[in-house]
Amino acid sequence: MNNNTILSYPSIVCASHEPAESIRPFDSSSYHNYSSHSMTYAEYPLSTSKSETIEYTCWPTIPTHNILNNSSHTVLDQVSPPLSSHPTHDTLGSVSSVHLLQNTLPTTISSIQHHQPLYPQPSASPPSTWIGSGDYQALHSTAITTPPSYRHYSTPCSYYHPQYFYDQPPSQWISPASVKFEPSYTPPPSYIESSESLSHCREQTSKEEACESRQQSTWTKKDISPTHLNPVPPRNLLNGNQLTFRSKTRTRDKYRIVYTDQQRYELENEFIISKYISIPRKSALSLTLSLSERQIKIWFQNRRAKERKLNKKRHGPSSSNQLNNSNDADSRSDGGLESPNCYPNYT
DNA sequence: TTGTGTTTTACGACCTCC
DNA sequence: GGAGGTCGTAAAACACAA
Repeated sequence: MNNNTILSYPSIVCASHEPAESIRPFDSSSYHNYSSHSMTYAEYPLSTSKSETIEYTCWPTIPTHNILNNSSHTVLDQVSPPLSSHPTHDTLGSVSSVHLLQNTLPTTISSIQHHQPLYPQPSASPPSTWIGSGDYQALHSTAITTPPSYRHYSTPCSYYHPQYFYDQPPSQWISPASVKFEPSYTPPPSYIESSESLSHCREQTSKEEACESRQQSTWTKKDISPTHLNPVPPRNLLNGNQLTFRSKTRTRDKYRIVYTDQQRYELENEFIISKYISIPRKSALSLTLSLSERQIKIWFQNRRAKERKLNKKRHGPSSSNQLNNSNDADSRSDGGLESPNCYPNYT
């Protein structure tokens, strides 16, 4: 791997609902895997796993950017906001101005402060198909090397701190430098897919989703390598080629796919906003992330399970109901452990 | 390089709700 | 009956130690 040219989407780590002060500064100058940082997950006294380490280090406690709030690609729910007094994606949508900046400068990442451009783009030809035609972009410019072994959940990333999503980059950011792209670099494809693709998604029924999911299951890791940065899996590659693997609904070729950092980032953002995704939000995310609604539903289910598991580890098995203690805006939804029935508009 | 442990997708079973 | 919930689990993907 060409280590002076690789750009990557922000690392996706587990969402934390810790108080803001729990976000710890990260002092390593390395962008390599967590073992090469000055402080590894094992060194965090409260951490019991890699993912927990990330929770303490870098995940924002309030919703920051969310693709569905992008002004140039507004996806509006047609339902009233939940009655919860806490902000949710719906309630935040109308007021949130948090989004990434438009930038015509070369996009780079600070290897010191772990700022990664959300959607890095070559300075020469920003892809016009990006959502908002460039509304997403790096917040600042620095030199970058992305380690070949870096893993999404293990990269401490202050980039996720809310301040890095606001309109003014922190003054402490280091001076810009040019970024180099591999010749093979491919800009992220548009979130707004072709009409054909979108109509396909819209027409999906729940049963059809399974079919789509199976088709996506043939998407191999090669397709989403960091070099390619392609968050949109190819579709319809194996029509009718579903084979019995272990269960009837898994392909022989691929047991599961790996979501791109971009997809995971958006899903995590949505999860921070609400542990239970509404149907309109699910539909919107399905379109924007090129995932089936079933995949998004299952992702949220798995994410809630992960949250419960982490909270169990952290607080003990008997404290699974103490998750409302966190004081962030989302604590009402309680790590996914509050019944979705509390949301009148859930369905 | 290999073995091991962890995390991530995806599913089935079973449940509740409408 | 269909939706989505949790729970448990399989297997791929991944990190890391030896």
